[in-house]
Amino acid sequence: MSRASDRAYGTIREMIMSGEFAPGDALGEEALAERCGVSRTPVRDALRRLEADMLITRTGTQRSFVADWSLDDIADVFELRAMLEGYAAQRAAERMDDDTLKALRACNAELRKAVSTSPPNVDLFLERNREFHALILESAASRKLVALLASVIEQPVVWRTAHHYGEEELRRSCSEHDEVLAAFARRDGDWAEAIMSSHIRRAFHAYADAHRGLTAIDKSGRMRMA
Amino acid sequence: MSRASDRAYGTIREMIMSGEFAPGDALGEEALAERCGVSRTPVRDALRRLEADMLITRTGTQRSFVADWSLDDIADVFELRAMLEGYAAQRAAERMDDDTLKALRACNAELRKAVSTSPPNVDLFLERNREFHALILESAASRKLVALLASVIEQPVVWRTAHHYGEEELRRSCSEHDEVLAAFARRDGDWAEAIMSSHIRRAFHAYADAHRGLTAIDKSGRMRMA
DNA sequence: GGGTTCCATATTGTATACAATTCGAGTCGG
DNA sequence: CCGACTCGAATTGTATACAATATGGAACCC
Repeated sequence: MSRASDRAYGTIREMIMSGEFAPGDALGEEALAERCGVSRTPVRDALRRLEADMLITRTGTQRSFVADWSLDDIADVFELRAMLEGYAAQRAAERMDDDTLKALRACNAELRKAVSTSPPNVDLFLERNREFHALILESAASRKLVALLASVIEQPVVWRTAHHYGEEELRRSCSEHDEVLAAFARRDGDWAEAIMSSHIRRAFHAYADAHRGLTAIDKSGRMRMA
Repeated sequence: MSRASDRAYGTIREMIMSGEFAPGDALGEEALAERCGVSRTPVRDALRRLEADMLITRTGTQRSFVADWSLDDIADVFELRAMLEGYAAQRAAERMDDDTLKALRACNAELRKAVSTSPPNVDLFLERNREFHALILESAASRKLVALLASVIEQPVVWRTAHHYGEEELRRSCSEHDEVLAAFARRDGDWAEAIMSSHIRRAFHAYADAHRGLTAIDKSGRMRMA
């Protein structure tokens, strides 16, 4: 898309992701426009996209605020992701061709490489991991599924805390990917669905455990994301 | 939201739904603005929303076209809807309170009333049916699920063809709703999920059968929506 | 003190003008 | 006849000005 609108989107998104804006903070169009060096018009576009991403919420009068997520909300998103990615894996298994399978194997090999160093290269891991899941999603061949998962997959919270994964968790992820590949090789949709769903669920609990250790949860059940 | 932007959204949506614009038609902002009696600014807002609804698609250079749906695409959407509504029903069953259950029973009673006349009052049926499913979705208490289902639930194709349901299908829908309610009354999440999922799947096949009888499918596998 | 009304201010909605880009027809050369 | 190129027309992107509306606090009444 266009330059200014994209820059606004990226800039605001980054500010939210990095925690520069805390959940609940008000986001005025004028202020954002100045901060991004563009006019309000592309900012409004960006805000619409960010709303779709659920990174911001809007009041009845269209005022924007940084979304805040309760632990329940986060669990919720992971649950949906587990379901949708499981479904994607099932469809992918039924449609898998040998070329894609080879590509997935290569991708997971690189994942292993990222983990084998010490300390592990987490950024590379995340990039390859994203690629792995993207390949599967593509193989699922469902336009709507792509749209749904896109809105669920890149959540701010998850993104920021992936760095807290331990080496053991990273390694286990690779093993689970292997099992997904085995299911693909046998075109076993149910197996692929089950293992993928469980893969995502484990990721959530790893996240929740790590996060519980790092941040306090106040009496209302909300946790600080910053 | 604001008046002009809403009017643009509603007007364009209606034009697509009614078939005034055929799938594949180009939608210029200027032309739409004039047709809606507003300027391009609110039209651009509306187009963004319609894109999220997947009622229109956009090229790499942001030109807009009325989306066209293959039979596979439609099957796809129903499959996702079956999964998501099944999940919603499961969560709803686990959280169901007596007041909501009573409201659902009343709602289904009205559904029956809409069917009992001859000819059946299809508009009333659709309205109450929407209410029934909305109540369940609300009880599921998942913000993200609401967002996902919203983008899947009101598809143009489905909406327009619901009128083709036969009296027998309408009656069966009520019975299936009864079974969902029975599952709710027992707080049996798995049962609720299974019956709801099957409810949606049956709706799809009823739609597909009715539609196959009414419209031709050309050699590319695409079907006319108008 | 608690609540209400009112108004200045801030914020969002819309229209319009203009810049940047894209599309496609027509042309030229092979 | 086909393909690459060019340029005018059409379309989208952005900035800005102004209108409409919401917000928050001060003044006010009970």
